[in-house]
This record gives sequence, structure tokens and C-alpha cells, in this order.
Amino acid sequence: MRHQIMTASKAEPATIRDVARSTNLSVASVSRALNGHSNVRPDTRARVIEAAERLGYVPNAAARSLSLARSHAVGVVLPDLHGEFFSEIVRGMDRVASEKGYQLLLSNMHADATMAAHAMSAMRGRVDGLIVMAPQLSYELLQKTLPASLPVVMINSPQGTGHSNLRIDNAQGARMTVEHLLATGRTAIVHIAGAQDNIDGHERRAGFEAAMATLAPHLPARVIEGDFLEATGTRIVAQLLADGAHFDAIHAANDMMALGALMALRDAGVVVPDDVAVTGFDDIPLARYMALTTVRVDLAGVGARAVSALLQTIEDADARHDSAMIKPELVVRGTTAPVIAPTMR
Amino acid sequence: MRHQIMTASKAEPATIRDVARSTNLSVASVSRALNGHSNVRPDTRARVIEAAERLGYVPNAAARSLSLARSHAVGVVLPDLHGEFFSEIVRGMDRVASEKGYQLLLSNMHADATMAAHAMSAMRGRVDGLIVMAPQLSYELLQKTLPASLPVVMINSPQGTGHSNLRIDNAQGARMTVEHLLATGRTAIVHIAGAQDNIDGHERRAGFEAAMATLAPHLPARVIEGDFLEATGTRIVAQLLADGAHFDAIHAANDMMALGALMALRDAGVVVPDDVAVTGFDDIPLARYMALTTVRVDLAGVGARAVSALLQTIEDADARHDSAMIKPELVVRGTTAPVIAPTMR
DNA sequence: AAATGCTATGTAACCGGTTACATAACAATG
DNA sequence: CATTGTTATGTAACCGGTTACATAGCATTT
Repeated sequence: MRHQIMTASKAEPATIRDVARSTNLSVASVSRALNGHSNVRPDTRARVIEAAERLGYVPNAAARSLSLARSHAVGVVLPDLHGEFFSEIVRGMDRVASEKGYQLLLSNMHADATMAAHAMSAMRGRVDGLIVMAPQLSYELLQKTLPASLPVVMINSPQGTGHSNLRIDNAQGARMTVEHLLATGRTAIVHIAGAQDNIDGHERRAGFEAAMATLAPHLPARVIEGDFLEATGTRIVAQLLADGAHFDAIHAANDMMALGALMALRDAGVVVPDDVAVTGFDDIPLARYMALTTVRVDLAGVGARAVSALLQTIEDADARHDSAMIKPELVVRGTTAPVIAPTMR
Repeated sequence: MRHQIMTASKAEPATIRDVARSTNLSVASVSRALNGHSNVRPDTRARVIEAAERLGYVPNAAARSLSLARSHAVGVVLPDLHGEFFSEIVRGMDRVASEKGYQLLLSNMHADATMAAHAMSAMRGRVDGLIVMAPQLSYELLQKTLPASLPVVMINSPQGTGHSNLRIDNAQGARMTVEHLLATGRTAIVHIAGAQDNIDGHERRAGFEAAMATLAPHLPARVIEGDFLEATGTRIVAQLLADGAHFDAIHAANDMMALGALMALRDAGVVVPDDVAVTGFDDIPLARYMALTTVRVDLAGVGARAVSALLQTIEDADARHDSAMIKPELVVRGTTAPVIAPTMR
């Protein structure tokens, strides 16, 4: 039972019945008037709008969702992303979503898969579709976890789940950097790989190997296991130098390891790019400052495209799936261009 | 027995009535069993749980929200933040929210205030409370825009809205950097201010002026208007140098302008920190790489605390407001501390 | 004038949950 | 044995919207 004693601040919001009462109309007419149905007399509609405004009436989203079986919200489940990755993707999503009158229900994909499953099922009735980014989840696990009744768009996730899947073209990115290194005369390139249970790490490594095999089958294509962490880049390169290994280019699976590599090189007095060139992947903001040649992906674009694809599936039940590759872009900077690396030192 | 014959895509999710039918119980008993009410026979509860699992039943959030007048979701309205700002704050929020079984409904505060108002009202019935960060909105505008019926926690927003307000202690941050600069012997400090219609920009400038007036009333305290952008930092310092102005420290209102200043100094051959010291504010990830002395705020902590405060207000209608100042932390790095030994001046 | 159609509005069912209240079965008490 | 209390379950109202269907009023057609 509701308390009658209430302070102004907690005034219960007006419902459609309040508006109906205040206009001497039925709730049906009010609903029709506010939703722009055609069979409402103009002056009636005006009366309704006036009253709604006066009472500060805002439709209750839960009631609306229940009745329409539509929430006008999409669920977003992302892994533990940092910095620009997260903010740019979400920014792109928010742009499209709010443009189309949808809202974003956000949930981090906690490492724990059961938690993730729980987060997703908690969205039942709350969202009209799901955008899932799960670069480290297995195909089988995903199948089990994803609700069968909702449209889903995946980002950078395992293939074959039967849902739209936007994927960053890691192979092409790796190929572009390899091409660039070869074009600038490098002959001994070392790839520092990312975690291999991560789809990006895996594809970038494979992309590197494929590019080397195609473009320079005669050259060595060394691969060293890494894990995306800066310190690992440093450690691996320091080790290479200590071993007296011969190499004139480091091709890292992401920017952080590339930056780590730069540190190790600098500490050892190796001149970049004269003695050794370095490339990364991702184009994090730091990359620009460190003049790192890298591969850029339009993250906001990915987010925007994911939402567009999802809304299309939602609004047109049998829209074809959009399983596109997102083309990355090569950004050439000082760590490969002998132009002179003006930064750092 | 599973139904093998069904097109996976259109399987309507099971409702509580399906579970009731399948167990020969009433929906009331099912509801009670699943919600852990005490007046349910253990074997009945077991039967219900088994059936729910078998049917893949998940309660419909909209129906639940409507009936309980509780959504277990909180709305988050943020300005157009970038990178770590956004991701860290949201990460902190998500941590606490998912821990307490709440979800986050996200909306960017689009520059346009009407859009923001619209976004907020669209949340009626969808969220139990709101977290709003509006460093650039006026007090009056906020009053109009915020729904009167929902608990609200503000972050870094104008005072006096009558809601909890977590604020970053910009004055203290500015004071700490000033203290540090003075302690290392600087005598001619220039503050590059942020946008003055932004609460942070305004408070940092005022904090700088107050600190100077208190700690070193005899020293000049020059302030130049800026706008938080890196290029502006560069331009202003280049201008200072061109004018032959005398200064031995740049006290910038944020890291980006400080980095811009560093660029200008380096280009002019001015040695940092020997000739000129530089401080920033925010401790963006780049700051560490550029060895920038700055002021750090635990953003994830701010987000977490905001959610905690909000949930408290939600669950205990008359919990006291939590209008705390978030204490920042001074991070001393190379742009103020000579790497080898402090210079005597 | 009666039949027909169209328009604006009202009535009530429904969406899928929760829960106050009613009830039936059984146990404990006088 | 009648009374009372306790426990497990069912019935139905309710949350706040939307909308199929019914209806009343009026205009048009025959």
C-alpha cells in the first residue's frame, strides 16, 4: 500500500489514467492521441497533449515494453576493455542507438562465463537484441549462453554461431604491416604474438605467417609467443638482444607489446627505425605519441555498425546477416619510416 | 523430453504460466517457489525449479519491473568523455552494480540539453535511480531536467540541486601541484586554464589562484585562458616563449594541455624540468609515458562510489545524502623532478 | 426512411509477473 | 468433538500501458 504522507520530492509520477481523468477521456483515447494514431480529433489530441504536459506525464517504459513486447533497448556485453577500446566502441553504439530511439543496457563480460550467462539472461524482457563481443569465449560456450529467442550481433567472436558477426580483419592488418616492412627493406622480421586463446591474437599471428609465406617465402618468419602486455614486449626483445639474435624488424600483435619492445631497444641503444623497425596493432592514443607505426581500426564505426545491423534484424525479422570484415588502415609513423623519429629519446 | 521439432529462431520464451502448467501448480506458487518465499513445501519448490530449468524459464524483466515498481537498473548519463575517463568510471560502476544485482542503462549526455532531457525521461520506469555527470550544465537547467520522482546522484556537477553530489576536489589538486612546484623552487608559475564554463576548468583555475595567494602571495600568479585541448597548450606556450615571457613552471588545467606545452618547450629547446617544470591534471595513461607530473583521481572509485550511494538512497529512502569530495593524489614524475638531482635555484 | 459507412471514442482483455486474501487440509487445543 | 491455528496452495486483483472490438453519432447512399 502506498504511503499518503509524502514529501514533494517523491511525488508519484502521473500515469496515463491521470491524464485520462484530467481530460474526461478514456485511457485508450489518450494512448492513441499520444502515439499519433490517425483516428483522433485534432482538438482532442491537443487537449491530451496539453494535459500530459501539465501533469508531467511520461509513459512508463516497463508497462510499454510488456504490452508491446518491445523495449527499444539493446543489451551490450563487452569484455574487460580499457580506454579507447571501450569508449570508442560504446560511443559509436550510443550514436546510432540514440539516433534510432534505442537505449543501451551495458554489461561487462566478466571473465567468469556463468556470470556472463547470468548477465545475459537478466536482460530477458529488457532488451530487443544483444550485441556480444567475446574474443576469448569458445564457440560451444557461446552457443549455450546466448538466448535463443533474441537477435544477436557478435563482434570479433568465433565464427559459426549463426549470428551476424562483425570481425576486424586481423589478417589484412598483419599483411599490411608485413608489406610495409618488406617495402622498406626489412629482411628479418620477428612477430611477437598475442595470447593464442584470444581470437585477435590468433588471427594476427596467422596473418603474419600467411603474409610472410606469400610475400617473402625465402625470408625467415620468426614467431615468439606473447600475451599482449607491455612488459612482455620488453622482456622478449631484451632476450632477443641478449641472445644476439639477428633481426631488423619487430612486428608486434598489439601496440602495448610494441611499446614494450621500443623500451627494450632504446635501453639497449638500438636505433629505431635505422637498426630495427617496429610495428604495432590497434593505434591506441599512445601510439601517436610514440610515433609507432601501427594498424588502425575505426572502433566507433564498429560499434555503430553493430547497432545498425542489430536494429535491422530486430525490425525486419529476416534481414540477411551481416558478417562483414572491418577493414583496418595502416598508419605509418616514425618507428618504421626512416624519416627521423622526432619523439622520445 | 525435449522438443526436437522447432525452428530455433522463433521459440517464444517460456512464461511463468508455462511453468505452472507443467507442474500442475498455480502461477502464485511458482512465483513463490522461485523467489524463495518460506511458505512453499521443499519438494514443491524442487519440482518448480526443475521445471523452470527444463523449460529454460527466465522471468520477464518488464513484467517484473511493472509489478514490483522496481527495475533493478540504474541510469547513467555521462557527457562526451574519452578514453580512460569513460571506461574507468563505467568500470567502477559496473563492478558495484553487477555485484548488487543491478544493471546499467547508459546514455551519453549529448551536448544538446533537450536531447539529454529526452534521454532521461525515456528512462522512466526503466531505472530505479539516476547517476548524472554534468560538468557543463547550469544549475537551473539541471533542476528542470532531472525527474523529480527518482533518486539521483550527481558527479562533479553544480552544487545545490539537493541531490548527492560526488565532486573531485579540484581545489586540493591544484593546491598540491602548486605546493610541489614551490617546494622544488619554482618562482614564476603560469596556469593554463581549462574552459571556464566547465566546472573542473573553473575550479582548477580558482584553486590555483587560491593556492598561490595563500602559499606564495609575493610571487606572480599568471593565468592564461585555455580550453583543455592539446594544441592550445602548444600554442600558448609557444606564444609565451615568443614573447620572451619569464616563467619557470607551467601549471596546466589538464594533462592534454600539459603535453601540448611539453611539445612547445621541446621544440624550442627548453629543457624540462631544468629550465621549466610542467604539471598536468587527470593522470591520463599518456602522462606516465611522458613522465608528466600530474594529479590522479581514482575514476573507477568515483564510479563505484556513485553507484553505492545511489543504491543506498534507493533501498533506504531516507539515507543521508553523500556529497563528498573525492581526494586526488599527486603523482610526481620527470617533468618536475630532475631525474638525477634536484637543481638548486 | 432505412441501410450503410465512416469517424471518434469507450470497454475490456491482455502482456507476465507479484501478492493480498481466500481456502482447504490437517494438527493442536480445550 | 468442536474450535482454533498453521501451513501450503489457489484465486484474482493489480502494476501501466496498448489495442481488438463494440458502440454511438453523423453523413451518405438507395
